Amino acid sequence: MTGQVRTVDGRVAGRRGQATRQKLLDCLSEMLSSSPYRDVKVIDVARRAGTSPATFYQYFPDVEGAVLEIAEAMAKEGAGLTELVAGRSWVGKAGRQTAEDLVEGFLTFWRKNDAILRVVDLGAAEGDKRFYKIRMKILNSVNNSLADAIKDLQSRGKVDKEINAAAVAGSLVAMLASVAGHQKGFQSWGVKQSELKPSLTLLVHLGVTGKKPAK
Amino acid sequence: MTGQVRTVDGRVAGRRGQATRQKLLDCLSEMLSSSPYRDVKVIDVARRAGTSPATFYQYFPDVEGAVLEIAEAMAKEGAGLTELVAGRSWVGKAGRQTAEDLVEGFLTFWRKNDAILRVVDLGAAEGDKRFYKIRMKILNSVNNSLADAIKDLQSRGKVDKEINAAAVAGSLVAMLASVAGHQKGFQSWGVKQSELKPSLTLLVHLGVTGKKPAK
DNA sequence: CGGTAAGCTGACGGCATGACAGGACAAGTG
DNA sequence: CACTTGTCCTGTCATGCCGTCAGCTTACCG
Repeated sequence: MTGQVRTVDGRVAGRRGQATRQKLLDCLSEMLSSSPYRDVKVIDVARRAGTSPATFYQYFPDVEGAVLEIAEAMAKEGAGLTELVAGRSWVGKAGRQTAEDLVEGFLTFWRKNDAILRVVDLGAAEGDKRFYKIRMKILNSVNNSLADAIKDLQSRGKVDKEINAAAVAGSLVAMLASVAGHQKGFQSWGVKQSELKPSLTLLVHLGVTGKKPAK
Repeated sequence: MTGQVRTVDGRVAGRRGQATRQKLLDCLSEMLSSSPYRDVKVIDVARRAGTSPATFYQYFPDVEGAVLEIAEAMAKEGAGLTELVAGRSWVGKAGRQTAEDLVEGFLTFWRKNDAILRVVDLGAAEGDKRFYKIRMKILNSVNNSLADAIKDLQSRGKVDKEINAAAVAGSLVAMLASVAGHQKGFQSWGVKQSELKPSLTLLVHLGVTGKKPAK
């Protein structure tokens, strides 16, 4: 329980304050979508929100702090990605469908939140634990479910026991995240969106089960 | 041939000038390793290089411009990654070795250049074509070779023809790049470095050939 | 209506940016 | 050795953003 929203100087934010705060977050979000992270300035965010820089600093310690806030909200939503994998079958036609749904859901989520996810990715890669934790929170939901699926298949003798479930699951999730983040990039390789999904589906299915998906 | 190195105002740089320029690039590199990209300031780079900000601006239009320079140099080196795949066998024991070498070489390269690669990745994800091109230059060398290998296997009937070679190769390369960039991150999932490589090797081999690698 | 706390902003010192002109320096020339 | 030439570096300056504070306005409550 975080309890109440507070300003930097300790006051509790009322209805109006929370609205302003939210507006700043929204404007920052838009800003991140339209200009490089490095060039996002407090003054621009404030201007766009129709307020002053001083107001921004009343609610957030700095740009990074506000970004963390946005990311946290997104992570909460992203935890729902678990359902794409948890409790689903990896056998036969159903297995193919599971892989397909996972890829589809993942790409959609990533595209929807690409701007903020870019920044989270950078922060995590730079070693910032706070960003790191958020990235984990999102990927973990899928990663753990995938690892469980692999372990389950292992216990039933359908997959080599010497395989490290967590490592394979993590690599697959990293693949999904990376491809999702550079979706546009694939076009330069002459790969269209529509061709990307089947390939990812194939790789995910192969990675989890060791076998090609059923038609 | 770019010909001569030039300053921002058009003069050709002599020996001393090039040394200063290089020193600035080196210091910027160190800076990127030790502090977040967003916080790297021209004045800090200049101070570290024992010179003044004005000197920096004589050789580079801004921080981004200098970063591009460093990235370009790295890309040249990275083009050598082709040799990890080109002309190598994907059959039997040799195939396993190919996958292993590819993973090893890739991870090593990435770790060596992680700071600059982070920035390139961000720039590319943000849609900056210049960064994009550099990222391509590095990944292309591996990607094309991988795609060729898959096509070759397809033509010999060893892999399904309906698979899109470029898409699969691209996804595998993206996976390698992403895992390499978040190597530390896997530790939080309880995955050690030593366990990561076999898993990646497995996935790469599976992706290319559709079969598990031979022991 | 007066008190209190929330909400906002103008203004300010500090620092980074980016441009310029001019000084320092090395190398070649007579 | 003085002089010239072209490279190289820096002092300085206008501009603009950062981050903070005091103080003003607004909303709520008894």
